[in-house]
Amino acid sequence: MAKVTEAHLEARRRSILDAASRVFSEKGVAGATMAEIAREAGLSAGAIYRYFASKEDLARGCLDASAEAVNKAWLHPELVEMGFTELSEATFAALERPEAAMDTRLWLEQVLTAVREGDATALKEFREEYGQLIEGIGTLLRRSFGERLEGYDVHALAQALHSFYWGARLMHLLLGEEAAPMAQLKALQGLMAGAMGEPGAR
Amino acid sequence: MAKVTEAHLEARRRSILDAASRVFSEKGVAGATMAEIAREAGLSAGAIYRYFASKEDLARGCLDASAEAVNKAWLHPELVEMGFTELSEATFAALERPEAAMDTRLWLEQVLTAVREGDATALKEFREEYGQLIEGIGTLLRRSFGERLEGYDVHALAQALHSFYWGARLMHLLLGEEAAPMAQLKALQGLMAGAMGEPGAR
Amino acid sequence: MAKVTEAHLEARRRSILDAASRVFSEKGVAGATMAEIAREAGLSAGAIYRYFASKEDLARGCLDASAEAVNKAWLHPELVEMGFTELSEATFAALERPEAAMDTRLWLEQVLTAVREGDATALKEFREEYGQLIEGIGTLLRRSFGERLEGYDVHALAQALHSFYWGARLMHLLLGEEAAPMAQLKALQGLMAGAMGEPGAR
Amino acid sequence: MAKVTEAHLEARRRSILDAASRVFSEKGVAGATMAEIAREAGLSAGAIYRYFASKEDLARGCLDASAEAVNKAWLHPELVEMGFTELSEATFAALERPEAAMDTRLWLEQVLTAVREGDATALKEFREEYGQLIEGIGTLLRRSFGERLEGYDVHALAQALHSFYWGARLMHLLLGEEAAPMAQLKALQGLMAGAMGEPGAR
DNA sequence: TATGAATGAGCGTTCATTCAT
DNA sequence: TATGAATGAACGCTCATTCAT
Repeated sequence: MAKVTEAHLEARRRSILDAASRVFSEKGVAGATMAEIAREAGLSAGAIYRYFASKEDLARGCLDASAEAVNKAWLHPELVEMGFTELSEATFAALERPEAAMDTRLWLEQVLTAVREGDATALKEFREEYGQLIEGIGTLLRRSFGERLEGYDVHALAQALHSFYWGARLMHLLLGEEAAPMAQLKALQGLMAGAMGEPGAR
Repeated sequence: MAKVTEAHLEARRRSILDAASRVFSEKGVAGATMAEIAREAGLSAGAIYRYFASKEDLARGCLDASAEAVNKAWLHPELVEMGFTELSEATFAALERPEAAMDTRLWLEQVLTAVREGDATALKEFREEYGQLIEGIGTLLRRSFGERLEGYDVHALAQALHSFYWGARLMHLLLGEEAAPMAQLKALQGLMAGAMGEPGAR
Repeated sequence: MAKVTEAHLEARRRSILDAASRVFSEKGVAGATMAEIAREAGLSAGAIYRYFASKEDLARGCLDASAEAVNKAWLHPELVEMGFTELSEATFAALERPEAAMDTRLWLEQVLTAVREGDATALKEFREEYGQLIEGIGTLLRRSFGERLEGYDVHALAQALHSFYWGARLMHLLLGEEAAPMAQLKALQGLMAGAMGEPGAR
Repeated sequence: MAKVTEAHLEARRRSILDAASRVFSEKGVAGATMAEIAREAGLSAGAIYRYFASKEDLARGCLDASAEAVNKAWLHPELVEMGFTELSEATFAALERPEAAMDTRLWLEQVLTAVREGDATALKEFREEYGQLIEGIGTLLRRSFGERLEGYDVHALAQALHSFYWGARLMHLLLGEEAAPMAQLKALQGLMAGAMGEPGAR
């Protein structure tokens, strides 16, 4: 089976990551077995080790791979033509996707593991992304609300909105549609509109 | 061998649950070993099985036992002399307690397990408590803001605030003081004040 | 099965060591499996780990345990009432014991492993014992041959005799009785007698 | 794809054996992996199987290949112009070669494997070579010492000297220069000289 | 012929659970 | 009732071997 193209290899790698994400999110990293991941990926157990050095490495790979497109927009608001309200809605709309729950689970799983093990690297990475994210949210808030933010602590507000987002994801995971994340968002938008007036044109 | 009193037995049970909560929150349910829990509880490994049928059973027991005092106030606002703002602050202040992070971890751990295993009983229980909680938050909002809530979807707002709370707990767990939950709360309170004016006297 | 006496535990430990020595010498350390050692010891695989932390630890334990009685005499000739010739013969006679081949195998196995892995601790230990052994042999030579050793390099002679001993063990292992270690010893004694005259009274 | 010459194939075979000898002696047969041997030989793992049926077969091949040049002289003393003393010294001098330790390791490794597995063919072969070797040593002893050997058991003496040689190799492997094989040889030569007088002219 | 991806049996090790004491 | 030695089923991982290319 020699001389498989680079693309083939990369595709295999991805299919293993997909399978692993599925299984990790279903069973948890600790609860998942390499055998099951292999089965899910349509491979033998040993084959995975050509692509990932260990279960831990595979789990790390899943985390890296799960960076979602929407996240990107918040991290780099300058690349995006949307205002805060629009992007919020796009973000919450994405929670309705069927993979969203899986991603949430997987992310929680990973993040809990990092905390548990005091994985300094992972935590630092997370901290840095968090900082950028909060900054991105602040930028979008200012873009949309401008001077009406006067008197508000924009950084803390951005943090609060971010917390709200993850809380909503969590509740959506636990409660399903009952959590109604979009309705929650609308309620919060109502609050912001009441406090600052409708966001002006972007 | 004298008959051991019922109270004694119950105390043992509790001390095992405490030990297990500690270890589960530190290592995760899957990562914890019965031997470690036993050590933490000052017992032998075998002894635990007189009180809990299995590790799984013990984990379930921990979930039931983790209801926190502050929660009670939100569930039963009629028993409490506080307004929304005060109770929010008390609730967020409680996050500074050193055990808070442990409780957050444990709760996430448990709740993820329940989702994973599709544990219908646990999820139903959670759903019911959630409903009451949202109702309690709504009650407190109305108590504090009265008719100024006119035009707002109080239920969705209560859900959003609840999401925000759990999101803040999660970020506090991951980021420590950098998450500054109290500052986040203040930012949100500012928003609410802007939208509805200062909450009137309770 | 609680509260087993210390003596019981020690006996188990010994029986595991015996089983392991048997299997290691038969299959080599690398070729032996913990399962087989357990079976040989009449235990389950897991049980061994109460007594030894790992296969490697067990192997080390076997080496330590295999210090033979005869060796002691050479290390501490002052405790022994024998002359060189007598002790040599006792030592070579011990090679006829059925366990001798096993001990030889095990020792070679261990010593090769130490060299392979550059195990500095083990090698240092070996080096030290070697030094003492050579000194012991020298002492015995002087005791038996006295001034007739004049003109000989006693240290090198002791080393040569020691090499001869291990070479004879090795050949005995490979060839069985054909190696005739005792005949070899007699030949060498003949040489020494020829060179220095009969060893005087001790 | 042109037909590859027989010589080419044979050269490949040899280069694999060389690589395997290196790796086996470094890691032990059990500890070595086919992948490592292949890498060392500059081939892929699969390719080796065109030349050797299995790892075991490869190991056997190494044993056969390890006959050393010096050995030849002892096996066929009639082809050689040296006396016992000279050849002894040449043989011991060869131990200083850097590959000597490797050869010793490999030989021990192989020989232990043969004993372990009761490999009758290998042991018979060894036994036969041993017989010839002892005879060769005897021939050289007689050539050098002639009638001064009167009264000595030449066969046993040859065996003893052979044992001494392998013991010295073993100690040299374990102790490095501290073992001083040449000094040991001199000591033994001194003994022989003392017992029989200087070996006469060859 | 050579490659190297894939297989799959088997290893060392862990740990929830049992049960003789 | 408590102990902790023992069990034994998994698990993560390795590697000799195969075979499509």
